[in-house]
Amino acid sequence: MRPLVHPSIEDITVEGILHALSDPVRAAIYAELAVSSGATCSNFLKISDRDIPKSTLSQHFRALREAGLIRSERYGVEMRNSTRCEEINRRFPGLVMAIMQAHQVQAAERLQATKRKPATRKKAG
Amino acid sequence: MRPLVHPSIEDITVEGILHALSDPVRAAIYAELAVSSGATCSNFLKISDRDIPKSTLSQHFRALREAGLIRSERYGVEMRNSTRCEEINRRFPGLVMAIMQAHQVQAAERLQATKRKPATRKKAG
DNA sequence: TCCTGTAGTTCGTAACTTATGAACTATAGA
DNA sequence: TCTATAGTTCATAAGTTACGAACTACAGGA
Repeated sequence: MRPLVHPSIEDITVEGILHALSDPVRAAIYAELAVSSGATCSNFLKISDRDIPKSTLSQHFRALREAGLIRSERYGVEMRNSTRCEEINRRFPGLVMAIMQAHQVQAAERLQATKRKPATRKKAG
Repeated sequence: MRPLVHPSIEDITVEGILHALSDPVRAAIYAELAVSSGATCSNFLKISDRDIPKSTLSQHFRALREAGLIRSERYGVEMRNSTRCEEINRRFPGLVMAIMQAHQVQAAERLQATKRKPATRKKAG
């Protein structure tokens, strides 16, 4: 098993951060880690009623880690993950916070929309 | 030729914005449009010493447009583009500004690095 | 030491996305 | 109409992502 890759702070790129957080599953994982540091990979096998296969989850964690957004450490059989938000915020002030806030705005809007018409799932046309 | 697609403000997603701006060419185009509204597609055939084929450019403009980041209008033979930053900022306050600022921080750092060792082009290892 | 269970990774491949040259449409002006 | 300019679309090659199956890694027994 190859060792975990954590880029040093100066190797983290804006492109990498945006790409990593442009995926809704990864954004949800990151948001959760921001409030519950130390969560493991398998804490996310279900994300908002959706089952995520563990191989897929593992890839998502790798993407977040290699973008520099999270730090993963092995404790016995499991991996504890935490965000690197302080470091990143020092280098790119306000970036990650603005992204997470925007995701929250959108989540709140979607919740409202679901309340208004519960049984419909809309498709872009 | 199919008509230009501009999503309405409520159909713009955070994922879409992040994905669109996670590409360095598109981020550069957007940054330039933010200061010089009305620029055309072929104003960008060269981006920081790199030649971009016009079919590729056309796709990048489409990506920005369909993510809701820019508005394109035909004037005679050319397309004038402008950002939709005010609308977006109303819905996702601070998001686009934070991203552009982060891109600027990174560009400034890269300029510094180039000055220090001019002939080297580094590769991630 | 071996067995079993749990946590996560890697591999192979199918599905999707992106980049680009060639051929096209659209418009302006002579 | 002819020519030039601006941009789009198409076909396809190259790259990326998702996920099941098979794997590694570790802990706690027996």
